[in-house]
Amino acid sequence: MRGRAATIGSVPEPTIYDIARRAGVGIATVSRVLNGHQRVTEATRAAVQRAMDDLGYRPNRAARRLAAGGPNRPRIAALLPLFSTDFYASVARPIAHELMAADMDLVLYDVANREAKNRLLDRIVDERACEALILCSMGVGPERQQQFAQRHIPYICVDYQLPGVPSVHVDNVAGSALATRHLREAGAKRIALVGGPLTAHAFRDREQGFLSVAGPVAPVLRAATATRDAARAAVRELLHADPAIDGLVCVNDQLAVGALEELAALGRRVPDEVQVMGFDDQPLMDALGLSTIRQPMVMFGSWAAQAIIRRVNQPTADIPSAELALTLVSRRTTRPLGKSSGSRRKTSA
Amino acid sequence: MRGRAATIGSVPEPTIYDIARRAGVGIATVSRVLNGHQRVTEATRAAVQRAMDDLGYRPNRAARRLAAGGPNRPRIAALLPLFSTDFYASVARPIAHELMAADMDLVLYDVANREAKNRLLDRIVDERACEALILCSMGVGPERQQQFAQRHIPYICVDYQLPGVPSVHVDNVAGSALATRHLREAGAKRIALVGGPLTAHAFRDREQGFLSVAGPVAPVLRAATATRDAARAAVRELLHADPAIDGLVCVNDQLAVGALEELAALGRRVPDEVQVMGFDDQPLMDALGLSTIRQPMVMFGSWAAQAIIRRVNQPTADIPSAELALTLVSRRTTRPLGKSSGSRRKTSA
DNA sequence: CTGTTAGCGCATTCAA
DNA sequence: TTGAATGCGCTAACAG
Repeated sequence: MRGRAATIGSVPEPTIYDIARRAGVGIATVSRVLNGHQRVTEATRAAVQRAMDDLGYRPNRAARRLAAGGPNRPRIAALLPLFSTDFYASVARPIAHELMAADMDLVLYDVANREAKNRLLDRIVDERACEALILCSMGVGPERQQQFAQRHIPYICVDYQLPGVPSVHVDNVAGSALATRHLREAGAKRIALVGGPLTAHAFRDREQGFLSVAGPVAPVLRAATATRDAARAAVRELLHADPAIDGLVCVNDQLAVGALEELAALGRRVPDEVQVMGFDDQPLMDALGLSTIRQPMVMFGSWAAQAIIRRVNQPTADIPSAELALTLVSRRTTRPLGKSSGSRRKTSA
Repeated sequence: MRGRAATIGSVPEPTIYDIARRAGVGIATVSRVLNGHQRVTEATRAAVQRAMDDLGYRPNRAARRLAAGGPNRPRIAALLPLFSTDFYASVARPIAHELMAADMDLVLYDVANREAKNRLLDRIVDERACEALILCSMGVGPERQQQFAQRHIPYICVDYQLPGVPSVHVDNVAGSALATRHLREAGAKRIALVGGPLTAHAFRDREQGFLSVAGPVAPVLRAATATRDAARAAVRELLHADPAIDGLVCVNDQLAVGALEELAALGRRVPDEVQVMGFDDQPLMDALGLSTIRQPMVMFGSWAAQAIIRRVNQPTADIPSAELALTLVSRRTTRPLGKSSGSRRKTSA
């Protein structure tokens, strides 16, 4: 049952009819002052203005647009943990640019957790707030998918695989395995994982990739949150429990930075005593000299933009999912390999 | 009888009337399939669906919302060079959070330059796309202000002073002077400025602040863009022209990072041979050990959110502008002061 | 300068 | 299950 859902029990929002009545004028006049037309006497103008102030009038945007006959530009909503890591800013940028070029509106929603995601999606669906959806690093359950289908809302996933849903993603398992192998090849004997909350699918995969090469009993400690401080605590605990650890695989760059800080505080030299690998290659990691696994962030965004554009323009089109390549970037937190192999290689995944 | 959209010249967008006619059903039925109601025969449902596909039908969002009577949530547009520097992500975050808590919609627009800004503002004003505006690090001319006033669109400025417009800002001149003075006190004899494009008001002010303490003939070189590469080029040129330079004031952190890179490439040790100051204290600068001037990014965002909320809820309210304090953060790119003074001080501005 | 009127495109009764 | 009719709140002719 819908209706005036927003104003349950409370006073209905005033309309121009209310304003007109209160100011003793016609609705057209109200509309005129609302739009700043010049042909209005200052007196009546003031009267209308007062009426609006008194009643706390706020124009209804939907009605204005409908009446004015403005363009019905497609609106794309993108849900992502925008403020959690620079990674997301990097994928959001190409999305924003390409969508703007395609004359579509992009609305960025920062989603910090599953609960926030569901609240937001409920609202978006209920209010038909967008024509299409980009889900970044997150999935949706079957009931939600059904809801989207029923409402004819096309959607795609970025950095997340969902069966039957067009998506761009990487092989996190392989990437993490690559990182671990690199550490081993660089001479690390005892390698530990600085993991993250398993609510993040990527973290889970990377943990698995790590275990696949470091062995099932390799030390693993999951930071409580994907923050530098949590990483510091994890590393401290890890090294306290096993001082022989000489290699750290971190499930993302942010954690790696925290690890580096803690290592410095502990007086462990990097990479001589302990080597560190990150994951993402987010901005500034080169300046920090962090060895890491580079994610194709710009391509993520580009792909998402192109896919959603096609999806909106021809709803029946089939969009094949894509798996992008991960790149190993070796910098100063790992020892150079003895061999003559270059400093960058790609997964053959 | 309802008719065609008022689009002049181009083909009018099909409406449910067109769909209904083509599918040989009533508009109510079209509406039903559109909203996924269950009480529709699969046959008619398919017919409608086909008609929609054939005509490339796209529902009009404004009409849906108007008819459905959904909430008329205030929409706040924020214009900022979101993707130029991490600085902006840091101010956007509190804005997003507080506006969401206030049940307002935030639409983030990335604006790269003046032209993009004006295009966007034209559209926003023309389409009445928002109830209020947050302008970040940018101003607007008198004609634009008049336009806003006429349309009753409240707006505020962040990181920018505009006479008569509520704003939060800092004293960039004083901040830069502080940075320069710090370098001098730390022993730098010959200090140069790595400036940025003067299209950015903040850069201009910081340049002025630098000159006010370094003297009017101190070396100044403006990077072509506020990027690390441009900074590298500038620093190279600066040191080539005057190898005696032992202090670099950069107008923002990003440039400082570039400067640091170039210094490393040049084999100049920091801070022993050359000391460097940044500006912003954007994320990760602590990890890099950059000495810098910290901007109150979170407070910028908070202030903006609170101000715009008040402005929307009571349009006649007076919002006083605020000047926030800048903090000097001394880290590893400057030499510790001989005295016992702490590592952080505030401007007394 | 101002009021009256007629839609904008859609969701939703209410009959059929 | 479906169609005809009504109105959402506002803008824009068109009269006065």
